This record gives sequence, structure tokens and C-alpha cells, in this order.
Amino acid sequence: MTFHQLRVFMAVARHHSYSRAAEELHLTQPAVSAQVRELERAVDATFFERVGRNIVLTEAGKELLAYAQKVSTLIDEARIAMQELDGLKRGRIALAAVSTAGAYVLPSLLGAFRNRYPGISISLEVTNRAIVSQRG
Amino acid sequence: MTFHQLRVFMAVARHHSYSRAAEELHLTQPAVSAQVRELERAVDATFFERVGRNIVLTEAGKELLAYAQKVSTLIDEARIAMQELDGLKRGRIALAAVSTAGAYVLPSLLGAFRNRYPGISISLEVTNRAIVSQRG
DNA sequence: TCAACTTACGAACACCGTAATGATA
DNA sequence: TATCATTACGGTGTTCGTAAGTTGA
Repeated sequence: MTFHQLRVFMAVARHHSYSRAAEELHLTQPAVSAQVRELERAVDATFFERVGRNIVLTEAGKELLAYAQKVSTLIDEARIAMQELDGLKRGRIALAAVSTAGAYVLPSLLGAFRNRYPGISISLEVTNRAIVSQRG
Repeated sequence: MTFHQLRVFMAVARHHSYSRAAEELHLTQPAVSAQVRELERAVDATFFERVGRNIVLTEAGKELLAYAQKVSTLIDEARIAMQELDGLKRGRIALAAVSTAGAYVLPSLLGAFRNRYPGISISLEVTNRAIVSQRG
């Protein structure tokens, strides 16, 4: 069972048609047919039934469709999460700190941070006044 | 991104080692390395970092691991569901019915059922007495 | 007879293992 | 130098598209 097989399966289920699924996926009809057949062989079940002119899901097909959609959603979320984390590779951070913290705490923290995310530039300004007071 | 890549990735994350993951999966080290590299290329992220002698997950790696485990669980559940539905291909059903129901309702129902699940044998006994009374 | 799916087959690509190379403690 | 990962490369299997065959209204 592969992602690709599930994607093809979902397209066929959505369109109730191998050929329309093929169009959507930019594949040919035989390629779609082969993927569905291979998926059916892999789990030893039948997912579609030809009823007259069009195609309907079997019970096993309906069941699998529910799982396939959940999996698909998870994959999408994972991709998005990766993209967002990717921001940490190219970000920029500006810091301001009162002198005590700046002198004793920050250097080691920043060192560890730069070590972990070398692509992020950090600008640091150390001042004698508390940050909140700088708004005045 | 493929299931196979995720499976390999999870094994590496579990063992903190490419070579032990390779053992578990009955693959060679280069094969594991290639799958991880391809997965990293696919989502444009890095999942492992070499720290001294062993390997640790990056932030992106930890994030992906959580998703991969969810996906893996879903796939397992789907497989089990398919297997259970598979029982409907080879099952056997014994029915008993009072005569009125047997005469008017059951024939069409059974016809539809046999049409849908031709592999299931059905034995039917029609009686004049309510089913519950047969326990006496 | 037309529309849709299946089968057949050759080309392109992906994945694996072996062997050689690189890095690190 | 010993261990672990990467790179290089040839063989095998998978997936694709094209073309021909089959089925059903």
C-alpha cells in the first residue's frame, strides 16, 4: 500500500470514474486502473463495482476511503508543519535586553541558539534601562 | 513522500542509528541513507544531526516523527478493517424467521444480499412460531 | 456503436546491494 | 584505526504511456 495508490483511489472514489480520475491526476486510464488493481491486491479486497454505466464503492471501498482521507489530511498537515519550521532556517531575530541579563545569561543562550540554527541572524542591543521603559 | 520513506525514517529515529535501522528493516546502510535523504529532499528539511558518535533528531525531525506515527497507526487500522470486512466474502449466515416475514420481506432482501456478497452462504428456516418462542 | 475499463508491451525511473570513499572519536 | 555514514554504480522491479482488446447500454 502506497500513498500514490491511496491518492489514485481517492480520485476514483471522488469521480466515480477511472477516466475522470486519470484526468485529474494527469495520468492515463490504464495507469489509474493498474494502481487501483494493485491496491486491491495488496489488501486483498475489492473497492469498486461496475453498476450499469458507472462505478460505485463497495463496503470495503467506503471504509478505506475514510482512512485514506484521514491519512491525506495528516500528510498535508505534516508538510505544512515542515514548511513552517523551515522558517527557522532563514529567520531573523532582534533582541533588546537590560544589561544584567545581557551580560550573564544571553551569551551562552545565543551561542547554543546559533549553533542549532546557524541560518538565523540575531541582532542584540544591551541597555541599562528595562525594556518596558523604552516605550516611553 | 512515500510510506516506505516514513517507515525508514521512523526506524532511524527509534534507533538513533542508520545501521541499526538497516538491520531492523533488513536493508543495507546505504539504502536507508538514500531513503532518508530523499525524504529530506522531498519536504526540504533536515531530520537528523550527527552529534559526536551518534545521531539526534532535529526539531523538524521530532515534528515529522509525531505525524509519521499517527499515519502508521491509521494504516494499520485500515488494514485490520479491510481484513475484518474480508469476512463478508467468506462468511455463513443462518436465519430463522416467522412465516409472515419469511414470505413477504425476506426474499427480496436475501436476493439483494446474495447479489452483493455472493460468497456468503445463507440457510433460512421459516416457521409459524415467533423466534423467541423457539427457545422454550 | 460508443464510452469506459482491461490487457499487452516497451521505455523511463526508483530502489536495492556491493564496493569504495569520507568523517569522527 | 575502527565505526558509522555517504557516494558511485550496475542490476532488478515498478510505473508510465501507447495501442489493441473487451464489455455493457
